[in-house]
Amino acid sequence: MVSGTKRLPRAVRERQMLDAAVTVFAHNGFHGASMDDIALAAQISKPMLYLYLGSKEQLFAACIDREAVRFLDAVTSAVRPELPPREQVANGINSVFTFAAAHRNIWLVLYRQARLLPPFDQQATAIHREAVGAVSALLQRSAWGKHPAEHFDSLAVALVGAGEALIDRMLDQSDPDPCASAALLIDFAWHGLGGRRK
Amino acid sequence: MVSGTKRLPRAVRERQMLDAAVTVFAHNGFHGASMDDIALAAQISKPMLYLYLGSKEQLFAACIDREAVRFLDAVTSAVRPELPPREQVANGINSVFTFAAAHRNIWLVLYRQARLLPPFDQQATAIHREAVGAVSALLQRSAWGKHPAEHFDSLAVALVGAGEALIDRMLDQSDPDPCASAALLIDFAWHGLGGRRK
Amino acid sequence: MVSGTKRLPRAVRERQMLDAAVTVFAHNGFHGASMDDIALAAQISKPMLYLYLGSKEQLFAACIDREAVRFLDAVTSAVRPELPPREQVANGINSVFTFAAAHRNIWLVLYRQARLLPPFDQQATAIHREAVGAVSALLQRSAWGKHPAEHFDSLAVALVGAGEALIDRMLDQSDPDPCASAALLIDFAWHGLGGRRK
Amino acid sequence: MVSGTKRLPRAVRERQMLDAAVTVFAHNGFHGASMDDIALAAQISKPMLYLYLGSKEQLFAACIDREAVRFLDAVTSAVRPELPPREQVANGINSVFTFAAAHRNIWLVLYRQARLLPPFDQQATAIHREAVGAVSALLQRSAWGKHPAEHFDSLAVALVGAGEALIDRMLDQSDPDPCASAALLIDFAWHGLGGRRK
DNA sequence: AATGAATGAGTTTTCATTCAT
DNA sequence: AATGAATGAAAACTCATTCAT
Repeated sequence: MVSGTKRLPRAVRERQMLDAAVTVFAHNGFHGASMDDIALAAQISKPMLYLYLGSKEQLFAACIDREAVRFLDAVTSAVRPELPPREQVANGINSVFTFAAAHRNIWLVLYRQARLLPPFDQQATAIHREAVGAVSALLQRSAWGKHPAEHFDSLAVALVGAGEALIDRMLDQSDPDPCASAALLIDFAWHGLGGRRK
Repeated sequence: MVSGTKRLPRAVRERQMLDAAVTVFAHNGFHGASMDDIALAAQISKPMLYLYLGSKEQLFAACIDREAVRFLDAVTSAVRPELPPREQVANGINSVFTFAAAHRNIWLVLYRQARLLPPFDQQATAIHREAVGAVSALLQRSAWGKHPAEHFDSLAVALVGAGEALIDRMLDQSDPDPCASAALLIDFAWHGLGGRRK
Repeated sequence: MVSGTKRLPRAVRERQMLDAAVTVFAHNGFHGASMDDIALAAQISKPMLYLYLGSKEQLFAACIDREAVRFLDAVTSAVRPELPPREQVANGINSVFTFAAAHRNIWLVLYRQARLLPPFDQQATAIHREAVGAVSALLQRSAWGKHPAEHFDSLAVALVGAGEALIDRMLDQSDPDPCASAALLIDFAWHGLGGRRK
Repeated sequence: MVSGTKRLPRAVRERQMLDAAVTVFAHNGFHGASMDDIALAAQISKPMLYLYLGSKEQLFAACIDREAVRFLDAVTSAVRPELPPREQVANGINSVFTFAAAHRNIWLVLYRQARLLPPFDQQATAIHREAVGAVSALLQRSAWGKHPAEHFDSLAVALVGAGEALIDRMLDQSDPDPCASAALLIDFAWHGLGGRRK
């Protein structure tokens, strides 16, 4: 490689690496992905990976951090606090489904990889908890009946779990339809298994 | 091996090995668990593991097989088909929560490990699908409104996902209360986020 | 195995084991053959193999010893010392080809396995040398021209080598014809590449 | 590694590795040689062996490939096609004996190891067949009598076998004399056991 | 006489990681 | 800024061999 070596500013190289890492981690899982794979996908040499990101674990953590921000941004910007709580919930659900469909790899890394790997589950679970907490607060403010705050936490957990399951199924389909899936969850949330009375 | 040399019949040793493997896999994950770890936990030597179980992948598969049967038995025997559908759903939910609380490691292996590992996900997902299918059929027969069959599949996915999330949270607590968690899911299922009107 | 355990006299069992060992060694080679394979083929348990034959190396040595005797017997009995040297050579060649065709496994073990394995090559080479020596003596007595004894050793080596190569080729054929192969070697021996003048 | 840490270009290191591998394989055989042994002999670490050569089997195959080329080059360049067939045969025989004496390890790997190991025998036998075929063609063109082509194949097999046996014996001697051994084979080839009339 | 149960010691192989340039 | 060269450490797996019955 006599002259083809491109000297790029650090920020650009780092983005390259993280992009490649997310793709490879999403496809092969944390253990299935080797640093060689990632360096290859990022079109740089392994020492660069280490120089910039430190270690495989730190690299994975960096992926989580970067993508968690993207994810939370997407959701946060969709949920307009001036709207009534019910609409906020609906908007949030919609945005999550839309994000997962648009950024499959990120979703897989955040929710399928990170949540299970002992060094990272806390990091990932923290994000998850944040989401659940926000949902819980919304539910509480929407004031369907009187319950202790704890109750709304549980509901939020259940709602988020249902959402994750529906997203998983959606991502297995060849032509995901986030709106339809989200609508179903919203309906389920409002009315339970009985669904909307017509 | 100082003095505790015991010659046990194959069936007994095999059970020991599977017990140890489930425990170690539940704690460290498939990749994080080494055959040395498992052999140590089972109090036998590595060659015995290979002689009896074949390979690390076969060992993991054997764990899934054995525990899936236990799990499905527990649920199946709780759901009495002569009861009305709603009670069947309630009983099923209760039994799943009770099983997960009583057999934490099995739950972790079946639902947290196996579902994600490409060689095993099919095996684990098959069980999962079976469960979802059964729930879907029950929901359909309980005749809450008129919908296409497909709709009940989606509801079943959501319900099972909500259950899994609640179980995960339950298992993180120091003193899990399966009945309370199950009751919450049942209530959620019947009425949605609004819960039971009091 | 409650009653099917057959108690056989030592000599019989030992023959079983050696038969099985020769077969397995011929098929898989020394390193490719495991004691499990051999015990299985001999229909006895591994400890019996060790009790009777000592170790894998001793077992292989025992195979060589037994089959070398068979082989040398076959050749020796074919070479009648009262015949003229040329006929003795012809008879010897014929008997070797016939033996190799009739006892493929033995030939493979003696000439393809043993000759190469450092612990055994001496044992096998000793037999080989014995054969070469006998041939050399015959050639010398047949008095084609005057040469030092050493010269006849070389000729014997060459003749035996040619024979081995022809036997190898013969054994690769589906329908070996020892007589034809032997005739060719005899002709080659008498006349060189020119063959018999017609 | 105390201080002799040298960074060598890949081609050089690869040559080192193959050199070491040929030596170790020649001494211990394929199964008797461990990758540790070879790495030690090559003065590099095991991962380098795997990085550059892939696996033990690929390493062995690489040895065969490299040395087969050397061997065939040596013989091919010695056999001048413009000479009369008899001289070509003589030159070829001479060059083979000379090569074997000069490169004992290569000969041992090509002719004593590779020819017997089921994964490699085809590769080695292909070379062997090529040699036999060339000899056969030469013999046929040298017009010693009229015979079917098949007959010359057999003669070539016998001649090559005789050569191999003489080389084996030569290599066992402390002071190999390739010319003398080759001369003997040539004489044997021309005249058979009777040798040259004086 | 005979065997199921058991293992120590080794093998090949793979990775995350670093050095020297 | 960038990389080819290099490795320590550990993993999965196998096998000849022996013990306890």
